[in-house]
Amino acid sequence: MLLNHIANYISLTEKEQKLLLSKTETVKYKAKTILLNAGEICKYSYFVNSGLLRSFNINDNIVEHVLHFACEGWWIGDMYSLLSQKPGNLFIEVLEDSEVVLLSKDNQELLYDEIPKLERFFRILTENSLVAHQEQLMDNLSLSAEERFEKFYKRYPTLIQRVPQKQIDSYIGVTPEFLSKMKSRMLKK
Amino acid sequence: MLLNHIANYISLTEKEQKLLLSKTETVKYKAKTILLNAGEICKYSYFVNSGLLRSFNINDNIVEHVLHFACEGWWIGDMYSLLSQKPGNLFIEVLEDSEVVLLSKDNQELLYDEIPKLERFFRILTENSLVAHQEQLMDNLSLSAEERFEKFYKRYPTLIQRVPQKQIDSYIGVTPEFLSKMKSRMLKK
DNA sequence: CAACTTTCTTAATCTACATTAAGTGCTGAA
DNA sequence: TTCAGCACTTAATGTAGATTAAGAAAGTTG
Repeated sequence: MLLNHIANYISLTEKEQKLLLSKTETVKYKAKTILLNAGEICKYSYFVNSGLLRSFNINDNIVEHVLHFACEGWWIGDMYSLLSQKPGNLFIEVLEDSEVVLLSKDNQELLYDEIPKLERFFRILTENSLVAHQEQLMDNLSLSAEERFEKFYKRYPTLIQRVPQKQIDSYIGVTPEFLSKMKSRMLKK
Repeated sequence: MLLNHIANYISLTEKEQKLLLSKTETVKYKAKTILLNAGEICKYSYFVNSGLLRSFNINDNIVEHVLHFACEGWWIGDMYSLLSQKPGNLFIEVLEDSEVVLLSKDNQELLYDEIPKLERFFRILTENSLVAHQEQLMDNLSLSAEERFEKFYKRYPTLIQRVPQKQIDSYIGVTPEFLSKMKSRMLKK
């Protein structure tokens, strides 16, 4: 869970670990719970101990677009809203019954001062996330829908089992009908 | 330049400012200089004092895709390669005669230890960049080419003047022909 | 379990954008 | 000054992927 995850990047003393945990809250949620609605201000970073969450927005009150899936060991949140403390336009939804660690923005900043090493931890985390986003941007510019699907399939084979197809097509940016067509095309090979 | 830019986020003592500058190198480049080739390992973060740079990749040795423009007061680099110290696939090119501050990865990490506040500075910088990338990802999923062009036009009006059109269409993800068509369509209104 | 809702599939048609091709204007080197 | 080369435009044609529609599976609820 959280401490193991952090230990991959920096080492904390036992005391620091306790302090950190005392500033978080661990909660279990049922599938389909909405943790954040568009228009609200995001108060927490969410770390997934177990289960599966997603963030998405809704376009013109009609079309959903998935920005991010987060399963065990991943963080999720509405970064824009969290940082600016303005209303965001992301929803955060629990897809499977999950255990989630909540870290409020205030506590996060408090921890930066108490345990400066955490500043490094989150910097590295953000850097890695940025690299992933840059790659995805370039992929969206240069790859076809079929290539994006294959890449997703190879990179997150477990997600394919766990997530409804309609959310995968919304993530890679095609309609359900087209994803369905691609799938049957690929199976014929 | 660099120190003013940093002062927007954290405050450094005079001594720290001097130390910081002593670990950087300021260089003037002519337009069309290539600072980094795909396949090379990125050694520096580049801060633009004046002028204009871009990062891009080349797909199958044919099609260019612009990831990022950087003018006065912006950073640029190949984040993936810089962090992993593996060969990247971005080019970095000088578009206008420019003055650029080079900060090597080694010196950057050295500075993190000497001036821990810088850790915060770069964390915030990376966070902001991440937010921008997330927005762009959602835009690519949900907006039409025309809407992306309008958005670019409103957000970076000065860039439109300074950058050849072919690089703008490569940035928003359309062919030069289509951008040309969109432009004339929009002028008719 | 039946009735309902939601997800997934198949197929016909449609459109935003790509591709190809040809032409215009500018810029810069010999 | 001329010619080669690059950036940009216009127009015809082509295609990846969207839209619409309708039925089949699967999940949900009383």
